[in-house]
Amino acid sequence: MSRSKSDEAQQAKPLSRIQETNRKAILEAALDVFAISGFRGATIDEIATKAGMSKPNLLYYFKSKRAIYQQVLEQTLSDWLAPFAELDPTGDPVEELRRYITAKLKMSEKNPNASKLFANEIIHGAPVIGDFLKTSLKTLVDEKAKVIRYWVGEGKLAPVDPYHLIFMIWATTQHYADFDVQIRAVVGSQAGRPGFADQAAQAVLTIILNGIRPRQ
Amino acid sequence: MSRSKSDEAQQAKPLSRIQETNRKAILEAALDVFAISGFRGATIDEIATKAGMSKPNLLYYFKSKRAIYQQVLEQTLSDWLAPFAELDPTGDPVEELRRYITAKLKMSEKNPNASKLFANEIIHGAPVIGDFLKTSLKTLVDEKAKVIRYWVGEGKLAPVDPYHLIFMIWATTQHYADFDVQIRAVVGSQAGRPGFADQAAQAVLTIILNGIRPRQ
DNA sequence: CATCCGCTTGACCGTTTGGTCAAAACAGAC
DNA sequence: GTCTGTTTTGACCAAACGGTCAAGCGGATG
Repeated sequence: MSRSKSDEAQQAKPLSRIQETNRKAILEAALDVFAISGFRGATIDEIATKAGMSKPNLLYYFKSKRAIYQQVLEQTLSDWLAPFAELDPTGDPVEELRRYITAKLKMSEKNPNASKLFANEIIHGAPVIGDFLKTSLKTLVDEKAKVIRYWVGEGKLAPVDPYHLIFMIWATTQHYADFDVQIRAVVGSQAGRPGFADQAAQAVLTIILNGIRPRQ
Repeated sequence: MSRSKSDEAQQAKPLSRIQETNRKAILEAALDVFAISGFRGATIDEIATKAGMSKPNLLYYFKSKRAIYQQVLEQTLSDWLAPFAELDPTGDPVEELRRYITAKLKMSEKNPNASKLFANEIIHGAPVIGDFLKTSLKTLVDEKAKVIRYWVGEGKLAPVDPYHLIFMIWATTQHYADFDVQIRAVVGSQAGRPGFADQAAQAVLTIILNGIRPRQ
């Protein structure tokens, strides 16, 4: 992942202090706005106001709405996939998956907007990260699927299709971020209480881990 | 659910043949467009064109974009929840849940746009169906949670929080509709093959049902 | 043929919004 | 203070879009 000199839109010029803080403020504001309103629903004006500057000023730092979106999406993606990449073939399968699921749930709790941003992009057909999904992500998933298949072969996991197991983990963990409004509506005031996230984690871990633990 | 005479926006006037077909065409087109583009992203023009009529003509049948959205959302919701309401307390728990999950997966496969429409609405904060979630849906879920808790009490299911089990089933089944683009990107050409949906169903059922089957 | 009424449409309007631009404000170097 | 490059902004533009309206169309009824 070395940054070649022809890396698009990234001149060697070092960012000034003021540029750095402003770009950061914009990206943070953009994450919130894009997550809640989607790409089409978000307006540059709203992002600018939330970032504490005027619209033309924002466009001085990013040349278009799409450019902001792309940047914040890319930045989010690597954070998002980091714990997945860390699944360790030499570790204990159940423990490895427990760690991964726990990490993912914690991320959904701490930064639900990142999850919503991603969900929005996918639901709308992944116009921006479609290529990434078909190349980098696919490669990564294929690799981890092999690991899971190996674990199954060793008898350390019940026989289960690795891809669908991965999808299931993604679905379940992200659900708590993407559908938080529905969850809050259904369980009422309980959702705010401090223990709720732990309770969710315990339930999810119980079902999935029991579901894939080898039985004899 | 009897339709009172003061039922909003629903006069007693019977719909003519042409009205019926046109309204149906509009709602079908609207489902597609809203699911892919979201509420803000969808345009009346696109819906009208897809329904085979002009924009003013569409607005002759529905008084606003929001009215179409509301209608198609409501219509979708009842279909969507029907199999959930049919969970039978007197049946065998594992078989009941198998039936429910299978039905839900089939719906996601047959009508992914309905799922995407719903997902979009929730992610954006459920501005239209927020009240419904907090009243009707909550009541229904509370009721079914009691059923699951009863099953657990009878020793017919492993001890598991009913709400989180329900969320997990929703998350997993809807994932195959909402995130189909990502799934297709990751598994490649396999996703198109006829057996893929069955394979997914088998994996999901295996994990969840093994996860909640009583162990001793 | 004339009338009526449900259906359809082209033309139009006001608002929102992404994006531009030229000029002003500012900051630092000398 | 002056000069130079960076940052900020008010004013503006063109396109897209939701929605309106008055006029046209067409088939059933008399």
